[in-house]
Amino acid sequence: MSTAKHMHREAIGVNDATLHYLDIVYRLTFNGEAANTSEIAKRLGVTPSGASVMLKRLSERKLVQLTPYKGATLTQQGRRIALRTIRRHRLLEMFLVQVMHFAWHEVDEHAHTLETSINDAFEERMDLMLGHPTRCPHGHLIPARDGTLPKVVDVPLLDMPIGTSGVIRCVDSDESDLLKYVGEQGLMPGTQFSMRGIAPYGGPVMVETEHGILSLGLDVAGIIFAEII
Amino acid sequence: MSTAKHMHREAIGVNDATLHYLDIVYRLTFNGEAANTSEIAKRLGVTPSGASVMLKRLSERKLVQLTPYKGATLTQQGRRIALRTIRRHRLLEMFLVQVMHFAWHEVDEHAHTLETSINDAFEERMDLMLGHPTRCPHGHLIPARDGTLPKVVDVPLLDMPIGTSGVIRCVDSDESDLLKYVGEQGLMPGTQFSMRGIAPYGGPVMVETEHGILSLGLDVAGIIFAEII
DNA sequence: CGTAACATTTAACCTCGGTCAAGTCATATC
DNA sequence: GATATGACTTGACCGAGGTTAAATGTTACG
Repeated sequence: MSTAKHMHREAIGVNDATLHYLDIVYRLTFNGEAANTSEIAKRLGVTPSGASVMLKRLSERKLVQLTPYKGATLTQQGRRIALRTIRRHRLLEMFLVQVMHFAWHEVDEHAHTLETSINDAFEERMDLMLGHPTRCPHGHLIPARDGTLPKVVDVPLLDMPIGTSGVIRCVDSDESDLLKYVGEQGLMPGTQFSMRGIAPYGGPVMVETEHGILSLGLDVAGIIFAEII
Repeated sequence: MSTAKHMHREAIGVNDATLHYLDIVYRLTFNGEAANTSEIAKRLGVTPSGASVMLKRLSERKLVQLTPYKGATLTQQGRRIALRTIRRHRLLEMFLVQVMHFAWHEVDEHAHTLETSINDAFEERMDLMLGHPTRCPHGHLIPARDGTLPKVVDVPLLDMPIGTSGVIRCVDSDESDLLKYVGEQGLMPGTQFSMRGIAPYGGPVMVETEHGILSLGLDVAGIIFAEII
């Protein structure tokens, strides 16, 4: 495939595979820890040996910082590229939902295959059509063109004191089924709610929305982040 | 790249390169003649030797019918796949123009890189949003999902008798600059005109539209096809 | 502390879609 | 009808991104 029209990629000679590796490493290192090989491999649907070799190549190209047997983090350069891909991914998700009316649980996989194919003009056009959105349909932040992220701190639902009210800002999962379920409960970015209680021993989390009181399993509650109001 | 979500591709295990070869072969054999290796190579930006090897592989996979030293045509199977890709290409062009407001001379290259990345759902959604269009922005016919093409015969502008009137139906070029120029003259599908004359010895073609009389070089006139009214 | 269990890397190999150089075929010309 | 010319194919090779099997590092645990 020609890369001549993909400025973002052409500038550094990056291809699909590289972009997907950087993307995964970015997400796995978001918490500050190095990403381990097997996890990367698993997410890419590749054997650990394959991932190991590829990571070594990426480290030779100064896109990741690799400590053998320990894990990988992104270099400055790698992070720049990853953020650009993530920007495209999230703009695409937004586009697929807002413009093409796909459901929010369908768009991740779609966006994934498209994120390495679109070019600068397409990216900018989406951004424009969507009014420069700052979050994707699930509430993840959309990096700016220059790789900067808005400074926002969403608080985990599970950390919210009982009695407080909030607005859902992010539902952090890429499992389509889970997202579908959560959406069906009316829990999406923008939904207002108040925290009613958390039962001990993995018991359900009780949350009140305009539709009534919901009791959520920890797996569900754990992916929800909110802004306290 | 995973192909699990690309039913059209997955069904037969086809990848980007294959799709692009079939696409080109389809276009080069549209006139009934076999496509020759060097032309295919040129259009794909590849050496003739590379194309030769690839064509052999495609013929082993029964996607093209290859007569060594003579040329290639598509098999039934190959044509089916090619038409599907072309459907996506033309729907994408339409989408890029109608929904994303790109100019008609910008969309071919865009559509080309996207045509192998989108999946069935995306294809169908575009089709729906666009109201099941039968032609792309340049007027080429959009094959149906099953590979059938509307039966329409556009007459070459150059074959139109002097004095006849018509509506432009297709501007058949993939050269961005040329399309841009033609568009600036107001000559696009839908434009009404009447034929004024063709000067001999490669002289210009005179055509009258609502904006006045235009004189067109043969290169320009040669890519215009119309319906006589 | 030695070792079992597991994660990671390396080695040898594969396929795909290319390249270049050399050889082969088809044809136009004299 | 021999031959020059250009199109086409073949052969040897390459790089990317994989695979499996074997080797090696790390860690937990009795």
